[in-house]
Amino acid sequence: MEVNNPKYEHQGIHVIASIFTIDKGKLKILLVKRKNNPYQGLWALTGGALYNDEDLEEGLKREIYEKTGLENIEVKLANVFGKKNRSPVMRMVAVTYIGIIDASKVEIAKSTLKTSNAEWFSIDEVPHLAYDHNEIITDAIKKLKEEILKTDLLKVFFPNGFTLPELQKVYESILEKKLDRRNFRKKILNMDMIIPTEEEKIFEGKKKAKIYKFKEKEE
Amino acid sequence: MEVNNPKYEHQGIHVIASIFTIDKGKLKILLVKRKNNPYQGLWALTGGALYNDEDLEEGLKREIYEKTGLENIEVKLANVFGKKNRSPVMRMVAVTYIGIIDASKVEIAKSTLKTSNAEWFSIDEVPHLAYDHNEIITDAIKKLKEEILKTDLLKVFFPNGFTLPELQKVYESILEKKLDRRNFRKKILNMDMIIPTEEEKIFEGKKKAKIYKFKEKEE
DNA sequence: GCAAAAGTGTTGCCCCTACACCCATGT
DNA sequence: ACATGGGTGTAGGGGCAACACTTTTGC
Repeated sequence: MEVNNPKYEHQGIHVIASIFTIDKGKLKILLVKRKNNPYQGLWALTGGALYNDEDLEEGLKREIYEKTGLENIEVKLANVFGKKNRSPVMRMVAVTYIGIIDASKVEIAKSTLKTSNAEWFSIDEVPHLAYDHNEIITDAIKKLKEEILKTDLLKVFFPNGFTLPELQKVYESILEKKLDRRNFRKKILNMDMIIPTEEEKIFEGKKKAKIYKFKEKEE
Repeated sequence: MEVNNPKYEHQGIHVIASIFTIDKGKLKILLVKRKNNPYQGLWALTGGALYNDEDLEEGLKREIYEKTGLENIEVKLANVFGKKNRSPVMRMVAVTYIGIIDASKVEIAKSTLKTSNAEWFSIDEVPHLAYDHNEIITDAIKKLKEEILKTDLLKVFFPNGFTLPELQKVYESILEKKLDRRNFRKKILNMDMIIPTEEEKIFEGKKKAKIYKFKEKEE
């Protein structure tokens, strides 16, 4: 393999995260406004060019940190986007990830070296974005909906436990549909992902509800 | 983005295919022997560096053609491998695919510009390979097993129709386990993927079996 | 007539969906 | 007492796994 072969010189890898949260029952996604070219002034997903000395997730986490100040975000691989003209600067292949955080527990840097703003956008109000990021988000939302039905992604919202009605609200926000209370309980309890505690609390109603916790993951 | 930034200069994308076949009831994978460095003389999966003017699958198909002479192979995205040291030459991220063909219907080029040999290896006799290709194969086999249960990947074996016992043998070879005849028929017929014809033929036994065809895919 | 393969049905289990009533509490 | 939300059970459908006998035909 020849390092300077013009056929594959000037290629790079984008690592890109679709970071979601729930805000007042709405699924939102974190976007940053680009300070530099290409696509200066446009909103975009967090992410950027992978460095040579980083593994993929490592580079992604650095990019997330650099563009938002966020740390310790768990992400899951989503997809690959590699159309030959997806970047105007050079040939870039994007490896995309999804993540979800509790926006109320973190501070997002509004301005960084490379960004002039950062906002949570409702997923039905996403503007025209840099690169192919609109397409990446559409795919990421689909992945997110699948993922929450299989994994404990949503535990980030409940470090101190949760009631089932509380958890159900989050599921409903992401899936964008109402779920049957009885069926939801059965499904979740069957997933072997959460365990009841002895405590109870009041969520929205007047009646106490049992508090559950996500199981610690064993390796 | 600066094209010559040393932090992400000299990166590239590998497009890599795990191409399978079934030979005498055994799942086999196509490997080629590398003529050049790195990993000169080692066996490897088909694939190579993506060019700037190609989409991912396009580059993959060129690579498959260059290294085996094979054309018109349908592939499905499998995964991404991006550990920072996975290539000794420069920073490469691999986008991997799976495909399956009927080896008895094609001619594999034993020697090309870049390869000195090409062979089908039983998946339990795969030698130590170039790069991280052993790991890629392990993942690809898992993906293949999932994929044949959801798609019509196996139609390549039966351009002229097939009997159910015949198809079942192929499934059993790939899944590496025996299937119940009755359950297999029900499952396959329920998938809405195949249709019966009026013809019958003898497969292994003495009794005629009905011939089915894969449905043409409508878009 | 027997060996070898093709064809066929039923049952139980699990998961999913749909759906209605009682309970506890704060006002 | 009533409004609000928490908690519960049942029945039907679909997919999956387990399991045995009859049919055809070549020898």
